[in-house]
Amino acid sequence: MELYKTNQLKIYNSLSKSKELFVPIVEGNVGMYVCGPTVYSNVHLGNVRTFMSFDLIFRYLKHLGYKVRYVRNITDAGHLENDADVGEDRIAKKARLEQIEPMEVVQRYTVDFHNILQKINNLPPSIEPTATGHIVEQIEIIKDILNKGLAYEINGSVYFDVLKYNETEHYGILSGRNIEDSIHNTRELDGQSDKKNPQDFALWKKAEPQHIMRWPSPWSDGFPGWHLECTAMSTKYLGETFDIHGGGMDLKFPHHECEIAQSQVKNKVKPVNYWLHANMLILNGMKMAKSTGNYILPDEIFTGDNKILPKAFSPSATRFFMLQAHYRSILDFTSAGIEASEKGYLKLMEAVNSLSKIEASKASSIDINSWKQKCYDALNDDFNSPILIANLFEAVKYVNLLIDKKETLTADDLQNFKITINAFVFDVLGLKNDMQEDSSDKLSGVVELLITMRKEARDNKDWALSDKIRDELAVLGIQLKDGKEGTTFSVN
RNA sequence: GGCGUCGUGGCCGAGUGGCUAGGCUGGGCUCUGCAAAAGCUCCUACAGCGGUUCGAAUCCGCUCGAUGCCUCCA
Repeated sequence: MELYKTNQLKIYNSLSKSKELFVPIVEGNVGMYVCGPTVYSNVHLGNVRTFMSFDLIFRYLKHLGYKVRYVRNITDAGHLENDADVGEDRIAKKARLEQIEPMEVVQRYTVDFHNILQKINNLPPSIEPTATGHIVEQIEIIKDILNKGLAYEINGSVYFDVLKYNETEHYGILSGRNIEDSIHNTRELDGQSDKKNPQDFALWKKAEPQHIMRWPSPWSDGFPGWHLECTAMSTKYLGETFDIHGGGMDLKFPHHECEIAQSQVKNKVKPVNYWLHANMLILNGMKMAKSTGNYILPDEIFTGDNKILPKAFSPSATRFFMLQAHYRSILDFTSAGIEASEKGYLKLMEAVNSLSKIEASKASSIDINSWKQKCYDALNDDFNSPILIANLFEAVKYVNLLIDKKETLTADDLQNFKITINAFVFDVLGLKNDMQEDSSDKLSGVVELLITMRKEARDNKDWALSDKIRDELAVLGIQLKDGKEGTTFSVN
């Protein structure tokens, strides 16, 4: 029987601001849409955190036995530099600066994006559609909204009429805003605008003559507004109403608010049942920003080539660091923080590697099922990975006690224990075992030989020789561990 | 200015109206030839001030502080 039938998954819904029992529209199936990156520069660590958070959610839903269709777009056009009629999207701007074709920019940073997410061990989404591949769909939606009288055309551009929409619907339902407030509090924007009201947002923008990325439409040669692509693609692949929509906290307003408005007008139904928002990653207590230099790229962490960290940290250690915080909490990336996480991660992996050393007994002194239930309870409570990890460290202690024969498990319980640990560590948390790669048979044969020689030296009280073996192996990154049942080793 | 979020022990980070988070670090003990590893154990907590309550770090109010959005942003 599928696990979802016995697990009560609760999800925090940004729309209701409360945890709700998760019930998908179609039993056993989940449709999930997550706003992807704008591919105009390298992904930074904050992006990675968001996508990793939704990777955890994707993985757990799959683990529970759901058939998940996970759609995450690539924004490769139509993303306005700002909303004040500058008339140039950021992809095109970057292309001009670098003297290359816009699609070359898109290609370069899409590849970078995929590389980083692969290193961090994110699963690829089920569908990864691009904005430029869905221009036709977007134009159709604009036509529909125009026909319904909730958009207007001015000088070849089309804008969504937020005030009119607000007469019958609540624009601000997700972000907790009232349109009346924002009318009085909108800051002055530079440049002139065709918009009737500052709150209105672009559905279609007429391209200036020098603008390279352009498509024909009934209104002008131009490009779609940013908010529209997500509506077009989520509707196309997941339906008019789907289960989960995710994205970074900063997209709540205006992006997701605009999506809701567009969908409500087009389809007359609420587009999403559960809105999920991942919180921000900050660096040394401050917002990450290129302009201030408070900034680090994922690859700079993996290579150690940066001014913030004393050494390199593996993608797995980085992932583990981020999983130790809940996805809805702000996470502060610091050198001390990731160093502590790396040690914990290595400790966890060492325990996983030691599972094979446990021998079964006739009786169990540990209640594995109740421990296992605590792991599920953690994730069922709005994907609480920090609590899951705390429970996994409980398991680490069990592993060490079992190896020392201070606790016992029956063969069945032991099997259950191993399967559960592996499932949570590798399938759900998506960690990779950095400690396994070097443990080839040949290497372990050599180390075992040295361990035997050291034991002989110790038996002869030749401490100089035994310490020499131990210390020089340590220099090579091989640590010897003397236990009651003899000496074992681990490779770093 | 408006709308939010948050303020937990040396650090990072969970959580709950009364009962252990967990990791890292530091101290002690056991084990050990010595160490390491492992196990056991200890320490300074819930920004401040009021209020609700038998009882609040957990609910409410105010103050202070941090941070996000309001303009592209994961």
